[in-house]
Amino acid sequence: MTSKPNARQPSHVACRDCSLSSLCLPLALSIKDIDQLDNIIKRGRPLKKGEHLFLEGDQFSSVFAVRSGAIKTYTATNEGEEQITGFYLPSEILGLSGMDTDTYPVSAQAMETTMICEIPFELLEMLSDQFPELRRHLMRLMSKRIREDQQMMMLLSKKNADERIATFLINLASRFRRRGFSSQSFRLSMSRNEMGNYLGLAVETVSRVFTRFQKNGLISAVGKEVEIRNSVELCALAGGKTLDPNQILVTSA
Amino acid sequence: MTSKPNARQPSHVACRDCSLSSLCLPLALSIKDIDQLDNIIKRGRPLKKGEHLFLEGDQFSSVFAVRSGAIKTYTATNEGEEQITGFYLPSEILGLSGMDTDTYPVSAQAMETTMICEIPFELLEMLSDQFPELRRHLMRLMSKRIREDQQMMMLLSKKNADERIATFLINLASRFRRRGFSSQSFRLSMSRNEMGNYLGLAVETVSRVFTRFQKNGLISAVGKEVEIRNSVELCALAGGKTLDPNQILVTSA
DNA sequence: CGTTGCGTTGAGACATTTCAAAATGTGTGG
DNA sequence: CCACACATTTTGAAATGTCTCAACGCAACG
Repeated sequence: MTSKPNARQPSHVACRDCSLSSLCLPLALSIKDIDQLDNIIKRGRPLKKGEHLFLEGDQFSSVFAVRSGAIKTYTATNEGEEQITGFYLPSEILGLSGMDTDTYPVSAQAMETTMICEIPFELLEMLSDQFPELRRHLMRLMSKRIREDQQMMMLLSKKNADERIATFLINLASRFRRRGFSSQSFRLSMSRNEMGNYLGLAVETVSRVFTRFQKNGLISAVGKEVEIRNSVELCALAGGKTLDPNQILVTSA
Repeated sequence: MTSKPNARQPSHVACRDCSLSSLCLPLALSIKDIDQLDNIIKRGRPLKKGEHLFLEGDQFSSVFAVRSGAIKTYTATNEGEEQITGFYLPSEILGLSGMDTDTYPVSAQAMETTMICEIPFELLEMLSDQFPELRRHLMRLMSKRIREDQQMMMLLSKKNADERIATFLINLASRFRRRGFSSQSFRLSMSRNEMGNYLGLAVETVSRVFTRFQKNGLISAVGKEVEIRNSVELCALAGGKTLDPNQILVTSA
């Protein structure tokens, strides 16, 4: 093991030395070009749990990459409640949905202590003009996001509570896996409330499904710690289409 | 009146002469550059109702602009039912969500006789390299789409049947309005079934809401013909956040 | 004139929400 | 380290909105 994904990283790590570079924006650039990206990236102090990265309505200026920790984005419903629109894990990019407006359409808040790389959009656009590959990567990111949102719409309009939560857990597992963490056992950074909010379910329903899943041996959960005990069943519940090939948890020898 | 938006257009209209150019891709280009876009655009024969523009899994090659008529996109759920992911009216662009994959993630089908402009993606990318404005416009399109999808997710997770249908009707009205059609009175190109499918409701529920809305004087509907009789109430039901400024139907003197 | 597709209407079933309360967890100041 | 306040999670019972199933009406069509 040359790198521990969960090790705390100093805030001044360069892109070229960042363990996430293969998952993050730099993947679009060749080694020597990465340094140019590196130069425009701002690395702020860590955000504490509950701190905001930006607020809905703030002047749009940057996109962000999560380095460690976790971020949620949310917007206010007509009745003033919060509606969570996404959870972001290390290496994931947020802020792109504000691109065509002058303000962010959502607020972004740290769910735990979180480190962030900030990329001023104007500079990113300039760099995009220079590197077609970076540009295409950005396009791909957005296109991927559109497809993911459509999966989410499918979940919200066709799936029942069990299927929603199974899908959510499998999705999280695969994202952890991709970053070198265990996909069998992990810690949720969001509360039951936030999970329910995101999935269009009442807190109580989330809780009930969790207990039911435990009774049926699908998972075991203590607080925010979750272990997937029967990934085959859980995937089946989630429905094949939500898994992409590298999400498949090893089931055969 | 110099142009009738609903007049049938010959299939060889150039972008520069198209009445939709101010809503469509060309808006990103200066007059003389439009001709370049024009050169790469393919204009096929009209699609008849039910014909497919592309199928889920087809090789991704082009994005499309609707010239007249209407298109729906859909994907298959795990159980093999169809899940409609969007409706496209004249001047709207579809196919962008396939950009980062080699195949289209959805199928696209004509809901009525429809004319299409096809833009080969490879050529569009080349043109993008040449015109930063076009590139930014494409980005904006995708970013807009992401925000719209998020509105949709909000609808699906927080709104009841009445609110969903009100939102849907107001949204359609505003889109018709933008293209110079009446926003008070229009013809739905989709069936009750398709509407319910899209909104995550059973057909019967759609039907019931329609009759209730008529009893309450919000709308009047005969088959697919809809007239909005109380746009204030309907907007209120839909919830302010789904309207952008130019969607506001005139209510004051 | 029967057939077919689509829309409407009614009655009962069902999943999830809502409301209420208890149980558990977490943080804070003494 | 304890005690207390407060937030989160869990559990139960009743309420509710939407779905499902079934029947019927209506228009288009061969």
